[in-house]
Amino acid sequence: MSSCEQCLVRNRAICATLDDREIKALNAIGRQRRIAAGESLIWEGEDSVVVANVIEGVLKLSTGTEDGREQIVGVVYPSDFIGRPYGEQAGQGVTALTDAHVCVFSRRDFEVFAREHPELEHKLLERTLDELDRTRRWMLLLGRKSAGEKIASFLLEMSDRLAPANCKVDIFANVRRLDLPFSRQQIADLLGLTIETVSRQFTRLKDAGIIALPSPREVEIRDRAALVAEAG
Amino acid sequence: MSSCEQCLVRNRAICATLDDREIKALNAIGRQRRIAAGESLIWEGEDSVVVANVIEGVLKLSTGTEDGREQIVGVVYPSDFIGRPYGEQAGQGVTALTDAHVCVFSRRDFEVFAREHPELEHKLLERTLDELDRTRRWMLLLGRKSAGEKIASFLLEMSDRLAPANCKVDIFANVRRLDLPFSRQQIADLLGLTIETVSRQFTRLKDAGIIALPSPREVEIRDRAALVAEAG
DNA sequence: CGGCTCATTGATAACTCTCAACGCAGGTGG
DNA sequence: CCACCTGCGTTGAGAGTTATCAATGAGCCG
Repeated sequence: MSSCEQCLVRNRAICATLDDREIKALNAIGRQRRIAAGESLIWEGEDSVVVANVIEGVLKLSTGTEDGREQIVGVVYPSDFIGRPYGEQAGQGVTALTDAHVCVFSRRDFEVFAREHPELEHKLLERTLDELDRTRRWMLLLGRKSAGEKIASFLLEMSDRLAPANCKVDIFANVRRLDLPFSRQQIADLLGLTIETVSRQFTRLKDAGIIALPSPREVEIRDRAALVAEAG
Repeated sequence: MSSCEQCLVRNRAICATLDDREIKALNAIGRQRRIAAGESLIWEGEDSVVVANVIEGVLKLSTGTEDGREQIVGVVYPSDFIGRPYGEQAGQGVTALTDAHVCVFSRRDFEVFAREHPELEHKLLERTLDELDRTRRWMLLLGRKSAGEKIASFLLEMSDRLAPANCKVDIFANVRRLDLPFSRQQIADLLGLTIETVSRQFTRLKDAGIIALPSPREVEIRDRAALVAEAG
Protein backbone atom coordinates (compact mmCIF):
# COMPACT_ATOMS: atom_id res chain seq x y z
CA MET A 1 0.00 0.00 0.00
CA SER A 2 1.05 3.57 -0.50
CA SER A 3 2.09 5.55 2.54
CA CYS A 4 2.36 9.20 3.51
CA GLU A 5 6.06 9.33 2.67
CA GLN A 6 5.29 8.87 -1.00
CA CYS A 7 2.24 11.10 -0.90
CA LEU A 8 2.01 13.54 -3.82
CA VAL A 9 0.71 16.31 -1.62
CA ARG A 10 2.79 15.47 1.44
CA ASN A 11 4.26 18.98 1.64
CA ARG A 12 1.19 20.98 0.71
CA ALA A 13 -1.61 19.32 2.69
CA ILE A 14 -2.30 19.94 6.35
CA CYS A 15 -0.01 17.05 7.22
CA ALA A 16 2.98 19.17 6.17
CA THR A 17 3.79 20.21 9.73
CA LEU A 18 4.01 16.70 11.11
CA ASP A 19 7.32 14.97 11.79
CA ASP A 20 8.11 11.38 10.78
CA ARG A 21 6.76 9.79 13.90
CA GLU A 22 3.50 11.73 13.70
CA ILE A 23 3.14 10.95 10.01
CA LYS A 24 3.46 7.30 10.85
CA ALA A 25 0.66 7.60 13.40
CA LEU A 26 -1.55 9.44 10.93
CA ASN A 27 -0.77 6.87 8.28
CA ALA A 28 -2.08 4.21 10.64
CA ILE A 29 -5.58 5.72 10.84
CA GLY A 30 -5.96 6.77 7.20
CA ARG A 31 -6.36 4.82 4.02
CA GLN A 32 -6.12 5.82 0.41
CA ARG A 33 -9.04 5.43 -1.88
CA ARG A 34 -9.82 5.99 -5.53
CA ILE A 35 -13.03 7.68 -6.57
CA ALA A 36 -14.31 7.55 -10.13
CA ALA A 37 -15.59 10.70 -11.82
CA GLY A 38 -19.23 11.16 -10.86
CA GLU A 39 -18.96 9.06 -7.73
CA SER A 40 -19.73 10.58 -4.33
CA LEU A 41 -17.70 10.33 -1.16
CA ILE A 42 -20.12 12.18 1.13
CA TRP A 43 -23.86 12.81 0.83
CA GLU A 44 -25.54 15.98 1.98
CA GLY A 45 -27.40 15.65 5.26
CA GLU A 46 -25.94 12.31 6.22
CA ASP A 47 -23.94 11.72 9.36
CA SER A 48 -20.42 13.04 9.08
CA VAL A 49 -18.42 9.83 9.28
CA VAL A 50 -15.33 10.56 7.19
CA VAL A 51 -12.95 13.37 6.43
CA ALA A 52 -10.24 13.26 3.80
CA ASN A 53 -7.39 14.92 1.99
CA VAL A 54 -7.39 15.21 -1.78
CA ILE A 55 -4.31 13.67 -3.33
CA GLU A 56 -5.31 13.86 -6.95
CA GLY A 57 -8.32 15.03 -8.92
CA VAL A 58 -11.02 17.65 -8.55
CA LEU A 59 -14.18 17.31 -6.49
CA LYS A 60 -17.24 19.47 -5.97
CA LEU A 61 -19.13 20.34 -2.80
CA SER A 62 -22.81 20.87 -3.41
CA THR A 63 -26.17 21.43 -1.78
CA GLY A 64 -29.60 21.23 -3.31
CA THR A 65 -33.25 21.94 -2.73
CA GLU A 66 -35.89 19.23 -2.39
CA ASP A 67 -37.19 19.93 -5.87
CA GLY A 68 -33.85 19.18 -7.48
CA ARG A 69 -32.16 22.52 -7.90
CA GLU A 70 -28.46 22.32 -7.13
CA GLN A 71 -25.78 24.78 -6.13
CA ILE A 72 -22.10 23.94 -6.16
CA VAL A 73 -20.66 25.66 -3.10
CA GLY A 74 -17.03 24.71 -3.40
CA VAL A 75 -14.45 22.97 -5.53
CA VAL A 76 -11.51 21.13 -4.03
CA TYR A 77 -8.14 20.37 -5.57
CA PRO A 78 -5.13 18.27 -4.59
CA SER A 79 -3.90 19.00 -1.04
CA ASP A 80 -7.30 20.39 -0.01
CA PHE A 81 -9.18 19.04 2.97
CA ILE A 82 -12.67 17.52 2.71
CA GLY A 83 -15.36 16.88 5.26
CA ARG A 84 -16.76 18.24 8.46
CA PRO A 85 -14.79 17.53 11.61
CA TYR A 86 -16.39 18.48 14.93
CA GLY A 87 -19.89 18.29 13.52
CA GLU A 88 -22.49 15.58 13.32
CA GLN A 89 -23.93 16.32 9.91
CA ALA A 90 -22.40 16.73 6.48
CA GLY A 91 -23.63 20.07 5.23
CA GLN A 92 -22.76 19.37 1.61
CA GLY A 93 -22.31 16.42 -0.66
CA VAL A 94 -18.86 15.71 -2.07
CA THR A 95 -18.65 14.27 -5.58
CA ALA A 96 -15.69 13.65 -7.84
CA LEU A 97 -15.61 15.69 -11.05
CA THR A 98 -12.60 13.78 -12.36
CA ASP A 99 -11.22 10.45 -11.32
CA ALA A 100 -9.76 11.22 -7.93
CA HIS A 101 -7.49 9.88 -5.29
CA VAL A 102 -8.10 10.74 -1.64
CA CYS A 103 -6.71 9.88 1.77
CA VAL A 104 -9.69 9.04 3.99
CA PHE A 105 -9.97 9.09 7.79
CA SER A 106 -12.75 8.19 10.11
CA ARG A 107 -13.95 11.51 11.45
CA ARG A 108 -13.66 10.34 15.04
CA ASP A 109 -10.13 9.06 14.58
CA PHE A 110 -9.11 12.24 12.84
CA GLU A 111 -10.62 14.41 15.58
CA VAL A 112 -8.73 12.55 18.29
CA PHE A 113 -5.50 12.82 16.35
CA ALA A 114 -6.02 16.50 15.54
CA ARG A 115 -6.73 17.47 19.12
CA GLU A 116 -3.43 15.90 20.10
CA HIS A 117 -1.60 17.85 17.39
CA PRO A 118 -2.26 21.58 17.64
CA GLU A 119 -0.02 22.26 14.65
CA LEU A 120 -2.33 20.18 12.51
CA GLU A 121 -5.38 21.98 13.85
CA HIS A 122 -3.67 25.25 13.15
CA LYS A 123 -3.10 24.31 9.52
CA LEU A 124 -6.70 23.26 9.27
CA LEU A 125 -7.79 26.57 10.77
CA GLU A 126 -5.75 28.53 8.24
CA ARG A 127 -7.23 26.52 5.39
CA THR A 128 -10.74 26.94 6.70
CA LEU A 129 -10.28 30.70 7.05
CA ASP A 130 -8.96 30.88 3.48
CA GLU A 131 -11.86 28.84 2.22
CA LEU A 132 -14.33 31.05 4.07
CA ASP A 133 -12.83 34.14 2.44
CA ARG A 134 -12.98 32.55 -0.98
CA THR A 135 -16.56 31.42 -0.42
CA ARG A 136 -17.64 34.87 0.68
CA ARG A 137 -16.10 36.42 -2.42
CA TRP A 138 -18.09 33.93 -4.48
CA MET A 139 -21.28 35.18 -2.80
CA LEU A 140 -20.72 38.58 -4.41
CA LEU A 141 -20.71 36.83 -7.77
CA LEU A 142 -23.87 34.85 -7.00
CA GLY A 143 -25.81 37.73 -5.57
CA ARG A 144 -24.75 40.70 -7.59
CA LYS A 145 -23.19 39.79 -10.92
CA SER A 146 -24.83 39.39 -14.34
CA ALA A 147 -24.53 36.21 -16.38
CA GLY A 148 -21.75 37.71 -18.50
CA GLU A 149 -19.81 38.83 -15.45
CA LYS A 150 -20.27 35.44 -13.83
CA ILE A 151 -18.82 33.57 -16.80
CA ALA A 152 -15.87 35.94 -17.13
CA SER A 153 -15.13 35.75 -13.39
CA PHE A 154 -15.40 31.99 -13.54
CA LEU A 155 -12.87 31.71 -16.35
CA LEU A 156 -10.43 34.00 -14.56
CA GLU A 157 -10.76 32.03 -11.33
CA MET A 158 -10.21 28.81 -13.23
CA SER A 159 -7.10 30.19 -14.91
CA ASP A 160 -5.68 30.86 -11.44
CA ARG A 161 -6.78 27.67 -9.75
CA LEU A 162 -5.82 25.28 -12.49
CA ALA A 163 -2.44 26.91 -12.99
CA PRO A 164 -0.20 24.46 -11.11
CA ALA A 165 -1.52 21.30 -12.63
CA ASN A 166 -2.70 20.65 -16.09
CA CYS A 167 -1.84 23.38 -18.54
CA LYS A 168 0.53 25.63 -20.44
CA VAL A 169 1.30 28.86 -18.68
CA ASP A 170 1.86 32.26 -20.25
CA ILE A 171 4.27 34.99 -19.26
CA PHE A 172 1.78 36.42 -16.75
CA ALA A 173 2.04 33.21 -14.76
CA ASN A 174 -1.58 32.54 -15.52
CA VAL A 175 -3.17 29.98 -17.72
CA ARG A 176 -4.05 30.66 -21.32
CA ARG A 177 -5.47 27.27 -22.11
CA LEU A 178 -7.80 25.55 -19.68
CA ASP A 179 -9.04 22.02 -19.42
CA LEU A 180 -12.23 22.51 -17.50
CA PRO A 181 -13.17 19.75 -15.07
CA PHE A 182 -16.82 20.87 -15.45
CA SER A 183 -19.68 20.10 -17.77
CA ARG A 184 -21.95 22.97 -18.82
CA GLN A 185 -24.49 21.88 -16.24
CA GLN A 186 -21.87 21.96 -13.51
CA ILE A 187 -20.74 25.42 -14.55
CA ALA A 188 -24.39 26.48 -14.36
CA ASP A 189 -24.68 24.97 -10.88
CA LEU A 190 -21.55 26.79 -9.80
CA LEU A 191 -22.69 30.17 -11.09
CA GLY A 192 -26.40 30.00 -10.33
CA LEU A 193 -27.42 30.01 -13.99
CA THR A 194 -29.05 27.64 -16.45
CA ILE A 195 -27.11 25.55 -18.89
CA GLU A 196 -28.51 27.52 -21.83
CA THR A 197 -27.38 30.85 -20.42
CA VAL A 198 -23.90 29.45 -19.80
CA SER A 199 -23.73 28.23 -23.37
CA ARG A 200 -24.91 31.55 -24.79
CA GLN A 201 -22.38 33.52 -22.78
CA PHE A 202 -19.58 31.25 -23.95
CA THR A 203 -20.51 31.77 -27.57
CA ARG A 204 -20.83 35.52 -26.99
CA LEU A 205 -17.26 35.66 -25.64
CA LYS A 206 -16.11 33.44 -28.48
CA ASP A 207 -17.77 35.67 -31.11
CA ALA A 208 -16.15 38.70 -29.46
CA GLY A 209 -12.76 37.03 -29.90
CA ILE A 210 -12.07 37.06 -26.17
CA ILE A 211 -11.91 33.29 -25.86
CA ALA A 212 -11.69 30.28 -28.15
CA LEU A 213 -13.48 26.97 -27.61
CA PRO A 214 -11.58 24.13 -29.25
CA SER A 215 -13.96 21.69 -27.53
CA PRO A 216 -16.64 22.02 -24.83
CA ARG A 217 -14.14 21.27 -22.08
CA GLU A 218 -11.31 23.38 -23.43
CA VAL A 219 -11.12 27.15 -23.22
CA GLU A 220 -8.39 29.37 -24.54
CA ILE A 221 -8.17 32.88 -23.17
CA ARG A 222 -7.23 35.13 -26.09
CA ASP A 223 -7.75 38.54 -24.52
CA ARG A 224 -7.27 38.49 -20.79
CA ALA A 225 -7.72 42.25 -20.38
CA ALA A 226 -11.10 42.11 -22.08
CA LEU A 227 -12.08 39.18 -19.87
CA VAL A 228 -11.11 41.15 -16.77
CA ALA A 229 -13.24 44.04 -18.02
CA GLU A 230 -16.16 41.64 -18.57
CA ALA A 231 -15.80 40.27 -15.04
CA GLY A 232 -17.07 43.55 -13.55
CA MET B 1 -12.66 49.68 32.76
CA SER B 2 -14.64 46.57 32.17
CA SER B 3 -12.81 43.27 32.21
CA CYS B 4 -13.37 39.76 30.92
CA GLU B 5 -14.84 38.58 34.22
CA GLN B 6 -17.86 40.82 33.75
CA CYS B 7 -18.09 40.12 30.04
CA LEU B 8 -21.64 39.45 28.85
CA VAL B 9 -20.50 36.75 26.46
CA ARG B 10 -17.77 35.32 28.68
CA ASN B 11 -19.17 31.81 28.53
CA ARG B 12 -20.26 31.75 24.91
CA ALA B 13 -17.35 33.37 23.06
CA ILE B 14 -14.16 31.56 22.12
CA CYS B 15 -12.64 32.68 25.40
CA ALA B 16 -14.93 30.24 27.23
CA THR B 17 -12.25 27.56 27.50
CA LEU B 18 -9.68 29.78 29.17
CA ASP B 19 -8.96 29.62 32.88
CA ASP B 20 -8.64 32.68 35.12
CA ARG B 21 -4.95 33.17 34.54
CA GLU B 22 -5.35 32.95 30.79
CA ILE B 23 -8.31 35.27 30.82
CA LYS B 24 -6.19 37.79 32.64
CA ALA B 25 -3.51 37.57 29.97
CA LEU B 26 -6.08 37.95 27.20
CA ASN B 27 -7.63 40.87 29.02
CA ALA B 28 -4.25 42.57 28.94
CA ILE B 29 -4.04 42.60 25.14
CA GLY B 30 -7.69 43.42 24.37
CA ARG B 31 -9.74 46.52 24.85
CA GLN B 32 -13.45 47.12 24.70
CA ARG B 33 -14.87 49.53 22.23
CA ARG B 34 -18.26 50.93 21.33
CA ILE B 35 -19.30 51.22 17.71
CA ALA B 36 -22.25 53.34 16.65
CA ALA B 37 -24.77 51.95 14.17
CA GLY B 38 -23.47 52.58 10.66
CA GLU B 39 -19.86 52.87 11.78
CA SER B 40 -17.23 50.49 10.39
CA LEU B 41 -14.61 48.57 12.32
CA ILE B 42 -12.83 47.03 9.32
CA TRP B 43 -12.70 48.09 5.67
CA GLU B 44 -12.60 45.64 2.80
CA GLY B 45 -9.18 45.24 1.24
CA GLU B 46 -7.27 47.03 3.96
CA ASP B 47 -4.55 45.39 5.98
CA SER B 48 -5.91 43.08 8.61
CA VAL B 49 -4.83 44.85 11.79
CA VAL B 50 -7.54 43.94 14.29
CA VAL B 51 -9.72 41.03 15.26
CA ALA B 52 -12.53 41.19 17.78
CA ASN B 53 -15.29 39.49 19.69
CA VAL B 54 -18.82 40.85 19.59
CA ILE B 55 -20.16 41.56 23.05
CA GLU B 56 -23.34 43.33 22.09
CA GLY B 57 -25.06 44.36 18.90
CA VAL B 58 -25.28 43.10 15.34
CA LEU B 59 -22.73 43.74 12.59
CA LYS B 60 -22.57 42.93 8.90
CA LEU B 61 -19.70 41.61 6.80
CA SER B 62 -19.83 42.86 3.24
CA THR B 63 -17.99 43.01 -0.05
CA GLY B 64 -18.70 45.15 -3.06
CA THR B 65 -17.83 45.75 -6.68
CA GLU B 66 -16.03 48.83 -7.92
CA ASP B 67 -19.24 50.23 -9.35
CA GLY B 68 -20.98 50.23 -6.00
CA ARG B 69 -22.92 47.00 -5.89
CA GLU B 70 -22.78 45.42 -2.46
CA GLN B 71 -23.30 41.95 -1.07
CA ILE B 72 -23.63 41.22 2.62
CA VAL B 73 -21.75 37.96 3.17
CA GLY B 74 -22.28 37.47 6.86
CA VAL B 75 -23.99 38.79 9.95
CA VAL B 76 -22.44 38.52 13.39
CA TYR B 77 -24.12 38.50 16.77
CA PRO B 78 -22.94 38.64 20.38
CA SER B 79 -20.21 36.07 21.15
CA ASP B 80 -19.23 35.81 17.47
CA PHE B 81 -15.68 36.39 16.31
CA ILE B 82 -14.75 39.10 13.80
CA GLY B 83 -11.72 39.59 11.60
CA ARG B 84 -9.10 37.66 9.73
CA PRO B 85 -6.31 36.15 11.80
CA TYR B 86 -3.38 34.58 9.92
CA GLY B 87 -3.99 36.70 6.84
CA GLU B 88 -2.68 40.01 5.64
CA GLN B 89 -5.80 41.40 4.04
CA ALA B 90 -9.33 41.91 5.27
CA GLY B 91 -11.56 40.19 2.75
CA GLN B 92 -14.71 41.94 3.87
CA GLY B 93 -15.71 45.14 5.55
CA VAL B 94 -17.30 44.99 8.99
CA THR B 95 -19.97 47.56 9.82
CA ALA B 96 -22.30 47.89 12.79
CA LEU B 97 -26.00 47.54 12.04
CA THR B 98 -26.97 48.49 15.57
CA ASP B 99 -24.98 50.26 18.23
CA ALA B 100 -22.46 47.64 19.20
CA HIS B 101 -19.93 46.74 21.80
CA VAL B 102 -16.86 44.72 20.86
CA CYS B 103 -13.67 43.46 22.42
CA VAL B 104 -10.83 44.37 20.08
CA PHE B 105 -7.36 42.82 19.77
CA SER B 106 -4.41 43.65 17.61
CA ARG B 107 -4.28 40.82 15.11
CA ARG B 108 -0.62 40.16 15.83
CA ASP B 109 -1.15 40.04 19.58
CA PHE B 110 -4.13 37.76 19.16
CA GLU B 111 -2.23 35.42 16.88
CA VAL B 112 0.63 35.05 19.33
CA PHE B 113 -1.80 34.41 22.16
CA ALA B 114 -3.88 31.95 20.15
CA ARG B 115 -0.87 29.90 19.07
CA GLU B 116 0.05 29.49 22.71
CA HIS B 117 -3.46 28.33 23.57
CA PRO B 118 -4.58 25.42 21.39
CA GLU B 119 -7.93 25.25 23.15
CA LEU B 120 -8.66 28.77 21.94
CA GLU B 121 -7.62 27.91 18.41
CA HIS B 122 -9.80 24.85 18.59
CA LYS B 123 -12.84 26.94 19.53
CA LEU B 124 -12.02 29.31 16.72
CA LEU B 125 -11.76 26.39 14.31
CA GLU B 126 -15.16 25.06 15.36
CA ARG B 127 -16.72 28.48 14.90
CA THR B 128 -15.09 28.94 11.52
CA LEU B 129 -16.30 25.53 10.34
CA ASP B 130 -19.83 26.38 11.49
CA GLU B 131 -19.69 29.72 9.74
CA LEU B 132 -18.44 28.07 6.55
CA ASP B 133 -21.36 25.64 6.62
CA ARG B 134 -23.83 28.45 7.18
CA THR B 135 -22.25 30.53 4.42
CA ARG B 136 -22.42 27.64 1.97
CA ARG B 137 -26.08 27.09 2.74
CA TRP B 138 -26.64 30.77 2.01
CA MET B 139 -25.07 30.27 -1.43
CA LEU B 140 -27.92 27.96 -2.35
CA LEU B 141 -30.29 30.80 -1.56
CA LEU B 142 -28.30 33.33 -3.60
CA GLY B 143 -27.78 31.12 -6.61
CA ARG B 144 -30.95 29.12 -6.87
CA LYS B 145 -33.87 30.67 -5.04
CA SER B 146 -36.53 33.09 -6.29
CA ALA B 147 -37.21 36.43 -4.65
CA GLY B 148 -40.18 35.01 -2.75
CA GLU B 149 -38.19 32.06 -1.51
CA LYS B 150 -35.33 34.33 -0.49
CA ILE B 151 -37.54 36.54 1.64
CA ALA B 152 -39.25 33.60 3.31
CA SER B 153 -35.91 31.89 4.02
CA PHE B 154 -34.55 35.14 5.37
CA LEU B 155 -37.42 35.56 7.81
CA LEU B 156 -37.10 32.00 9.04
CA GLU B 157 -33.35 32.38 9.53
CA MET B 158 -33.95 35.60 11.43
CA SER B 159 -36.52 33.96 13.66
CA ASP B 160 -33.86 31.41 14.65
CA ARG B 161 -30.91 33.75 14.98
CA LEU B 162 -32.67 36.50 16.86
CA ALA B 163 -34.27 34.06 19.29
CA PRO B 164 -32.00 34.44 22.34
CA ALA B 165 -32.00 38.18 22.51
CA ASN B 166 -34.72 40.61 21.74
CA CYS B 167 -38.12 39.04 21.39
CA LYS B 168 -41.09 37.00 22.55
CA VAL B 169 -40.78 33.32 21.91
CA ASP B 170 -43.57 30.93 21.01
CA ILE B 171 -44.06 27.33 22.02
CA PHE B 172 -41.93 26.13 19.13
CA ALA B 173 -38.93 27.85 20.67
CA ASN B 174 -38.80 30.14 17.67
CA VAL B 175 -39.59 33.78 17.37
CA ARG B 176 -42.98 35.07 16.30
CA ARG B 177 -42.19 38.73 16.46
CA LEU B 178 -38.93 40.04 15.05
CA ASP B 179 -37.15 43.31 15.40
CA LEU B 180 -35.04 43.34 12.27
CA PRO B 181 -31.62 44.95 12.57
CA PHE B 182 -31.77 45.61 8.80
CA SER B 183 -33.08 48.35 6.55
CA ARG B 184 -34.76 47.31 3.30
CA GLN B 185 -31.57 48.10 1.43
CA GLN B 186 -29.57 45.86 3.74
CA ILE B 187 -32.04 43.01 3.31
CA ALA B 188 -31.65 43.49 -0.44
CA ASP B 189 -27.85 43.38 -0.11
CA LEU B 190 -28.12 40.21 1.95
CA LEU B 191 -30.41 38.42 -0.50
CA GLY B 192 -29.01 39.67 -3.78
CA LEU B 193 -32.16 41.62 -4.67
CA THR B 194 -33.20 45.23 -5.14
CA ILE B 195 -34.93 47.22 -2.45
CA GLU B 196 -38.13 47.38 -4.53
CA THR B 197 -38.33 43.61 -4.94
CA VAL B 198 -37.82 43.16 -1.20
CA SER B 199 -40.60 45.60 -0.49
CA ARG B 200 -42.98 43.95 -2.93
CA GLN B 201 -42.35 40.49 -1.50
CA PHE B 202 -43.00 41.76 2.01
CA THR B 203 -46.33 43.21 0.97
CA ARG B 204 -47.20 40.03 -0.89
CA LEU B 205 -46.61 37.94 2.25
CA LYS B 206 -48.55 40.50 4.27
CA ASP B 207 -51.51 40.43 1.85
CA ALA B 208 -51.44 36.63 2.01
CA GLY B 209 -51.79 36.86 5.79
CA ILE B 210 -48.53 35.00 6.37
CA ILE B 211 -46.83 37.88 8.12
CA ALA B 212 -47.77 41.23 9.62
CA LEU B 213 -45.72 44.41 9.40
CA PRO B 214 -46.45 46.71 12.34
CA SER B 215 -43.56 48.90 11.20
CA PRO B 216 -40.80 48.56 8.61
CA ARG B 217 -38.40 47.05 11.14
CA GLU B 218 -40.93 44.76 12.83
CA VAL B 219 -42.21 41.50 11.40
CA GLU B 220 -44.72 39.18 12.94
CA ILE B 221 -44.85 35.64 11.64
CA ARG B 222 -48.53 34.66 11.57
CA ASP B 223 -48.32 31.40 9.65
CA ARG B 224 -44.99 29.68 10.05
CA ALA B 225 -45.99 26.60 8.04
CA ALA B 226 -46.91 28.76 5.06
CA LEU B 227 -43.63 30.61 5.39
CA VAL B 228 -41.72 27.32 5.39
CA ALA B 229 -43.60 26.30 2.25
CA GLU B 230 -42.70 29.64 0.63
CA ALA B 231 -39.03 29.14 1.50
CA GLY B 232 -38.72 26.33 -1.07
C1' DC C 1 -25.31 2.94 -38.42
C1' DG C 2 -28.46 4.07 -34.71
C1' DG C 3 -28.94 5.60 -30.02
C1' DC C 4 -27.17 8.05 -26.35
C1' DT C 5 -25.45 12.19 -23.89
C1' DC C 6 -24.09 16.77 -23.99
C1' DA C 7 -23.96 21.34 -26.06
C1' DT C 8 -25.86 24.90 -29.00
C1' DT C 9 -29.40 27.75 -30.89
C1' DG C 10 -34.07 29.79 -31.27
C1' DA C 11 -38.63 31.64 -29.69
C1' DT C 12 -41.23 32.98 -25.97
C1' DA C 13 -42.44 33.88 -21.27
C1' DA C 14 -41.53 35.14 -16.64
C1' DC C 15 -39.23 37.32 -13.33
C1' DT C 16 -36.63 40.93 -11.50
C1' DC C 17 -34.61 45.39 -12.33
C1' DT C 18 -34.88 50.21 -13.53
C1' DC C 19 -36.89 54.54 -13.43
C1' DA C 20 -40.25 57.42 -11.40
C1' DA C 21 -43.74 59.10 -8.32
C1' DC C 22 -45.74 59.12 -3.98
C1' DG C 23 -46.39 58.50 1.15
C1' DC C 24 -44.94 58.66 5.75
C1' DA C 25 -42.27 59.81 9.83
C1' DG C 26 -38.86 62.50 12.18
C1' DG C 27 -36.14 66.54 12.62
C1' DT C 28 -35.19 71.48 11.78
C1' DG C 29 -36.00 76.14 11.47
C1' DG C 30 -38.83 79.95 10.75
C1' DC D 1 -46.73 75.44 16.17
C1' DC D 2 -46.57 74.56 11.62
C1' DA D 3 -44.09 74.30 7.18
C1' DC D 4 -40.57 72.19 5.06
C1' DC D 5 -37.04 69.09 4.17
C1' DT D 6 -34.87 64.66 4.21
C1' DG D 7 -34.49 59.71 4.51
C1' DC D 8 -36.76 55.53 3.98
C1' DG D 9 -40.30 52.59 2.26
C1' DT D 10 -44.04 51.57 -0.93
C1' DT D 11 -46.27 51.37 -5.32
C1' DG D 12 -46.61 51.62 -10.44
C1' DA D 13 -45.24 51.18 -15.39
C1' DG D 14 -42.12 49.49 -18.52
C1' DA D 15 -37.75 47.41 -20.04
C1' DG D 16 -34.27 43.99 -19.86
C1' DT D 17 -32.20 39.80 -18.52
C1' DT D 18 -32.51 35.20 -17.71
C1' DA D 19 -35.41 31.04 -17.55
C1' DT D 20 -38.24 27.87 -19.93
C1' DC D 21 -39.59 25.04 -23.63
C1' DA D 22 -38.34 23.03 -27.92
C1' DA D 23 -35.55 21.67 -31.77
C1' DT D 24 -31.19 20.82 -33.77
C1' DG D 25 -26.31 19.53 -33.91
C1' DA D 26 -21.94 17.16 -32.47
C1' DG D 27 -19.37 13.49 -30.45
C1' DC D 28 -19.12 8.71 -28.54
C1' DC D 29 -20.05 3.87 -28.01
C1' DG D 30 -22.34 -0.27 -28.73
